[in-house]
Amino acid sequence: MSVYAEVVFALPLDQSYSYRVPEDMAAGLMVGVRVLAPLGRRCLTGYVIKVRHRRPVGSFELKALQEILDEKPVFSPEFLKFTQRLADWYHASWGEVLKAALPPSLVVRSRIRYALRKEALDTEKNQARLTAEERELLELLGKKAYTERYIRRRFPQQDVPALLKRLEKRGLVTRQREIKKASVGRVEAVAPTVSQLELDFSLDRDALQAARAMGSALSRNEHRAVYLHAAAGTRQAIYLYLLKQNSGLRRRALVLVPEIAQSEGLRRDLELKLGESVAVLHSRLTPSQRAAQWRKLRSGQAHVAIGPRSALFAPLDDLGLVIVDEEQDGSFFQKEAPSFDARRGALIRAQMSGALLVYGSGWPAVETLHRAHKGGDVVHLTGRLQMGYVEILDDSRSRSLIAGRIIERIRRRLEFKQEPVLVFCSRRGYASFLRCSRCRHIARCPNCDVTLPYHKKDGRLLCHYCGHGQAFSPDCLECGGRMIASRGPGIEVIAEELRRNFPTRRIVSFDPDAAIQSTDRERILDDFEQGRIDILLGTPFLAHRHNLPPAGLVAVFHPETALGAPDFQAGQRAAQNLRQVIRHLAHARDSELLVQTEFPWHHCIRPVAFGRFEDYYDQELQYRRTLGYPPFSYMAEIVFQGENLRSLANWTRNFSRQLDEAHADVEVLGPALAPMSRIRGRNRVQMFVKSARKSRLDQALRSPLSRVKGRRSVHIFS
DNA sequence: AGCACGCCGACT
DNA sequence: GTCGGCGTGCTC
Repeated sequence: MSVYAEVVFALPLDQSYSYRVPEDMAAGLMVGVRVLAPLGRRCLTGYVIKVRHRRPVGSFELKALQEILDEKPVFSPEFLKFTQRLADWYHASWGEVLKAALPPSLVVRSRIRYALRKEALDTEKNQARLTAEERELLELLGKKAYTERYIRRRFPQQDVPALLKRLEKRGLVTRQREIKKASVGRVEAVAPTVSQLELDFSLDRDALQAARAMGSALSRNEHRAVYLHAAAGTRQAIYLYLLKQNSGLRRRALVLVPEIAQSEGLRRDLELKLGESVAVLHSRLTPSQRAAQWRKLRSGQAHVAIGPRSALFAPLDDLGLVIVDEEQDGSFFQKEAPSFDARRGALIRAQMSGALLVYGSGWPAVETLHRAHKGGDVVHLTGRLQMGYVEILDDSRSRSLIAGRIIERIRRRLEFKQEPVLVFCSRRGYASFLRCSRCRHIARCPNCDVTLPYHKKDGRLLCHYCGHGQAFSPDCLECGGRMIASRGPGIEVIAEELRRNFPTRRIVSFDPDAAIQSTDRERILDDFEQGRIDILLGTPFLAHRHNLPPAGLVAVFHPETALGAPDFQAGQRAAQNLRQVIRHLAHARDSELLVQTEFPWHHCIRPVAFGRFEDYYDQELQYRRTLGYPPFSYMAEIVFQGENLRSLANWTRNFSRQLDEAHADVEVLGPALAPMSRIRGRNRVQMFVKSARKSRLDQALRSPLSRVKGRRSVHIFS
């Protein structure tokens, strides 16, 4: 009997393709295996999503599969279904999602080498017609076949692709395809082992009660979502309780944590207490270690996976528990294709396998908490935190760059308490831009639509988007007037000011721009802990370090920087950045938090500084409701990118028209130039489509997205 | 995404 | 007159 395979590819196509399966391969064909299949003129890795025994209908000619790459499926049927749902939800390509779900070492890489056809060269009468560079290239290829990349490096002056194409057309050069196959390795089934360790819990009464309530949902085997609003220690204890119970029920668990290692503690604790049964995934793993962890999960040897966003794709079936810790963290959202939000992904996965989903945070994202209030359960275990002294200083009232009050308090701290202090400033560099004092000309990046921040330390203007750098010139390039740093003081100015005020103190700047080694960074943190540094200064980059020792005094400059971004999450981001910084304040009665800002009354600053979550939450939610942003709507952001502004305009116009023709009841904004209308020399035009209902949004987008071409990206916010 | 096909400008 | 630019369309 003949067999047919339905295959998807990691291309921006929302379509599958059918293939004939040669008889000798038919026995090895299974749903979930990777295959090599011809598509157009190419031969690509595809993923088998269906096996058929009848010829699919359609007026196309079937090609034959070239090769089956796996002996056993790399994706289970359950997992395939999940990835399909996720791809649908985000209007992403299923194949791209599947590719993202595999450890990189399992992604088949094929490579093309160019070889000389000697016989053609010998018989070719046009040998005389060869140009010097053609002759040179052929000479190189005479030795051995090389990849285009290599040739390009050898001949940096030439247009190598064109040269190769020409020679290929004349039959002097051929392509050779070389496939680097990576094997999945052995996938043997092992029964999950239940941890023998007795876990110790430091849960108080309320926490224990909450944990028990959640635990009872576990044993009922049906999906439920809970928001756990609690401090890190409480959350961790509850997670361990639930993980243990889940293991006892012989079901598997997934724990998602932020990209940046704030949850190092949780990770280590899990490894320690659950031992071999945990697969730990993080960015420091080598490709082979990553593959080993993946195999451990796929084989059933490990039944708990912990890791960042990408761990959403841990190959686990029969999930009983899914945890998303530090749920508010922005790193759960993936911007690059396939764009998705791992928090939503976790919900979809938990729903599909009837698992308990726990979102946990000490400072929840408003959209997630609001949805939990509406549909799920919320557990607030936010006890009274020891808050010390908090003062917010109005930037506009201060004549100097650093308010006198801050200098005074730092001095007192250093002198009387002899304690080191922490200072944060969210702007990098010296000034966010330079302006000519005479003609008002502002220095801008030639590739991107942004002003160029001035980095005084290295005397350069640096673009934070494309890396463009240019030497600082004190004279205006337009009129010769004097360029001045008029606004937006960055960390370098703050450092300068502090050094002026405290000339004898040891002041160290922890700066991502300073190209210091990671060992030096560790040394700085160590010095700070040992009291060898008086004032440690840093950007959010420093605030993200989990091993930064707390300080009795924390000063924060300009936490409003993120507020300037023209997007609906700007406020929340500013609040979270400030929150991140405050975490490093020691919990003590005599601790001091000093915030200098241009917006002392903003709801994303004042209540945050005072730790009043409810006040912040109510106002932020109110703003979202009034303007119809998530969580009160589902919003798609479509960005078209291209060098040519004319064809860009064409695509967006077509897209707009298609949206109209879809006759869906949605709100459409744009097309308009994106806030940063040019990045790395590429123009950007964007549109927003909003609807209170996801199904409406999907209906409106489906056909326009599939029919309008052009380089575009889609992000869905909810 | 690639890759081919198809229609308008500067060259053998 | 051709070579080649990239705008448009397709891949089982």
